[in-house]
Order: sequence, then C-alpha cells, then structure tokens
Amino acid sequence: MILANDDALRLLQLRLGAHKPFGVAERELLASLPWRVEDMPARRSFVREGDKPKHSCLILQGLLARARYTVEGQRQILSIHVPGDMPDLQSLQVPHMDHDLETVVPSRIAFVPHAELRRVCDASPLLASSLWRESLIDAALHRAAIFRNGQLEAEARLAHFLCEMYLRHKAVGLADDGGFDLALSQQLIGDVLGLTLVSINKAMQALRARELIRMEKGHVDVLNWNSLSRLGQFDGAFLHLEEKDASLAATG
Amino acid sequence: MILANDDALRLLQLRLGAHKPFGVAERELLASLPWRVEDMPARRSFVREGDKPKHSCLILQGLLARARYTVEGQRQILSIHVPGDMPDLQSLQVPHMDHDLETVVPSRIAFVPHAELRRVCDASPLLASSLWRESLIDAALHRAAIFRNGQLEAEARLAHFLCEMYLRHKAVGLADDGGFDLALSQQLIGDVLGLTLVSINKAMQALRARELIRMEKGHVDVLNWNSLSRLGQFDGAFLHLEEKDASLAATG
DNA sequence: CGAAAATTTGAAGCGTGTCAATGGGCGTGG
DNA sequence: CCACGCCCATTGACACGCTTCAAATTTTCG
Repeated sequence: MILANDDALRLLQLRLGAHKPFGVAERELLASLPWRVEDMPARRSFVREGDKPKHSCLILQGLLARARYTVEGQRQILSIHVPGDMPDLQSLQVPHMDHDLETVVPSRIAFVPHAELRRVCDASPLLASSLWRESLIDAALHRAAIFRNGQLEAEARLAHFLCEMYLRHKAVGLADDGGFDLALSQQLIGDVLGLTLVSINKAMQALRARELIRMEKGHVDVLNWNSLSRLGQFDGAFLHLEEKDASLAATG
Repeated sequence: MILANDDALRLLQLRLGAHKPFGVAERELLASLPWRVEDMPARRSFVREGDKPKHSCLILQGLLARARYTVEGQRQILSIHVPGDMPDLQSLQVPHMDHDLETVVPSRIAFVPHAELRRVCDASPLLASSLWRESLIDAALHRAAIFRNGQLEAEARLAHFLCEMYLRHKAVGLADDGGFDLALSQQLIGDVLGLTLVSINKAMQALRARELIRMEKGHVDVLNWNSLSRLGQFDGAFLHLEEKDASLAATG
C-alpha cells in the first residue's frame, strides 16, 4: 500500500512537473498528499451523475470512462482515461457531477480528499495553476471529441480515436514502438464514437484491410501512423503533451 | 470607452462573485484589470487555431463561436458564447489554440492581457479558483455537446440546444419570460449540431408544429419549456448557474 | 430598390441503425 | 478434462434518418 502511494506521487509529479519544473516547496506539498488506493473490477461505476464527491481520483493502472446515459438507457462515453489522468478533478471546483465515472477494465485508483487538494493549491499558486492546466487539457479532449463525432464518418472517427489513445498511452510510457494494450470492446468504442457496434466492426475491418492498424486480444498495433492520422484528421497538438515553450514565464 | 471598461468589470464581478462572494481585496484586484474594448462585425475570426494569444477576452455584447474545420472545409462549432462568457480563458494556461474564435453577430469584446490575469490570480487564490471554476463550466458545456450530438436525433438535438441557449441567456439577464434574441442562421445551428441546414429546417418546423417554440427574425419564444426540455433530455444542472450550496467552505 | 443571404421544399442516394443469426474465446464448474 | 454459458466479434438483409443536389421563395440590408 505504501508502494501504491508512492506510485501516485510519482505519476502526479511526472504529469504536473512536465510543464513547469517544481521547486522544493511544491515537491513537499505534493508528497504531503494522503492517497487512499483501491483496486476495482471492470465495469464498476464508482461516481454517479448527481453525486457531490469529497475526493478526486488519480488512475494508477487500468482504464476509466466518463459517461452519460439517455432516458432510453443508451450510454454516451464522454472520454476514456489512462493511468496518470485525474478524470474527476473538476469536482474540486464544481461539486455537482454531470456524468458517471466507471472502470472499463480492472483498475487501481488513488483517491485524495478535496480539502487536501485545496490546501496545497492555496499554499502554492504554481501547483494550483498546474492542476488548472490539467483540467483545461481535459476540456481540449472534449473539443476533439465534438469535432470527431460531429464531422468524421465511421472509419475516420475510429482512426481519430485510436490516434488519440496511442499518443496518450505513449505519453505515460504504456506504448512501445507502434503498439499498446487497449482492452476495449467494439460495443464500448461505439459508445465513445456515437456509433453502433456493427458500424465499429465494419470500420475496424476497413482499417485492417488498409493495413493501418492491427487490433486483437486487447492489443493495438499502429502499422501506418501517417496514414492513420491523416485519415482521422488527427492533430496531436491538442493533447499538449510536449510544451517545451518557456514563454509562460513572462509576467510583464 | 470608459463606460465599456466599467461594463467589463460589472459583468465579471457578477459572473465570478455569484458563486463565492468576494471581499474588498478581490474587488480591488478585479477593478485593477485593464481592459481594451473592441467592436467587431459579424463573422470575424479574431483568434485562429495554432495562435498563441497574449490576451483573453470577455464578451460584452453579441455572440461568439468556437470552431474547428475539417480538411474539406466543413465547420464544427464547439460552443456558442453569450455576454459575460470568457471563451478563450483556457489560453491563459494552455497557450496553443486548438480552435478558432469568431463573432457570430456584431459584438463588443473586452480584452485583458494574460500577464494581468496571472497577477490577480497569484494575488488571490480565491479569484484564481473562481476563474478555474469558469473554465470547468466551459468543459461541462463541452460534455453536454458530446452527449447531445452523439445520442440525440435531429429534433431532440435542436431542442437540447435551444434549452441551453435559453438558460444561458436568462442567466445574464438577456431573456425575458419565455423569449430571447438569438440571431443564428440555420446553417450555423447545423454546424453546432453536426447536421445540415436541411435537417435543421425540418427539425425547426417540427418543433414549431408541436408548439414548443416560435423562432423568427432572430427571436426565440419558448412556448412549452417542460416539453422542450423533456424532448431534448436537457438537464440544466450542468450549467451550474445557481449553486447556493455553501459546503465548499469545508477545509477540514 | 436591387443584390445577397437565409428559409423552404422536393427527390434521390448513402451511411448508419436495427434486427437476427452464427461462430469463437475464455472462465467456471461439473 | 470437457461441457456449458457468457461475452464478444462477425456477417447479412432491410429500414430509416440524414445528406446531397437543386430550385423556388422570402427576408435582409446596403
């Protein structure tokens, strides 16, 4: 359990410190956060629409989905989250949940009380702005989804989604050269892309036939990144993964 | 021009202070922000994808759209913004724009330098968290759009959108009992909902035939809010317009 | 008043949804 | 060890919503 707590700290430092290098004060504040780690089976909805959570979570292992349901019970997945993400960080400032948070595969989740997050944010504007920035990248993912689901047809939509998943896995060291694990059923991908599993199946076969990807047994191989990203009109810049730009430092 | 500057301050105080009442310090910091006000004609794209703006803006009058374009030139509108909104607040923390920002109708926009926003955020964690919260409500709008465009068919999608526009106009005093001005062409609404103008036209007539709305000459009358919001599966809670809850104060 | 933009209408085509059935992979339990 | 059941992937036929293309009409605005 101590180990899992260290994992949380390491992941968070990696994520937040990538953009703005932290000083000693920020590192100590981060290390002071008390995490509660929990292992959960697949398909567990542990935060519900309407809830007012008192914690935010950090994914250590696995995959989470944020989802809303129609009155007919159809699921729209709003986003898929990978280790290192804090998918309900927004509940810190906007207490009322407008969607569910559920595991996709068996996952290890670390929880931290909102009160503790507020404490470190108040103590360090730099840390606060880092967390703020994280939630803004989350919004950028949402915008990519609106664009993808609104303007691309099935094949391109799937290509776009796989491009995003690949880069986000790679950014946290969960993808090797051209391949990564992604245990999503076609039904679930349909719920992400606003399509039925039949359409996903056809689109998947089309991508395979074009030799752009290989996807089986929960593993994806990207065979032709250039063609895949072109087909999906995918621009990785919105993920804001590698901002080496120091221009933020300007204050006058 | 001085008057317009006061308008910006008043709008911002109204928006940010609605959730957490500010003290003297916060009011003085807000009043110290130097705004540059500009009037712009309709359809002017004044921030572009790829830009790294040095200012954020506040809408004083008019309507703005955030949009991305496909390689074929099709426009997907990501969100529509009303007076009081700060649609490119995110550029403060994530400099690289992933979409355009354009006027829909002739609009009056107030600009404030990022450096000044950072100054007041560093001076007051309360102000910072208020702005953070604004950007999170923005993300909630995005999620509503993903749900709406992914799961609802044309009529319901339009109903959902009109519900959102009505509440957001009402929240800033731009709607009277059951009616508000909304000068959006059907083509533009199509770009919001991921549909063609032909579909929008059919859906609009259907809503009129059901006597749910009346929409002509840039004015919308909501004739039957209950039926309209039910049809659109619209839940106004995600707008987070009236959080009277004081539970945020807890820190232990 | 005239030109441009927006709304309206109709017909035909295509992408996706729906319905239904088959087969494969895998964990559970006999 | 095999049988069973469940979940998932696959396939085909058909229906439907939306798109596309085209043209007429109304509204807006300089």
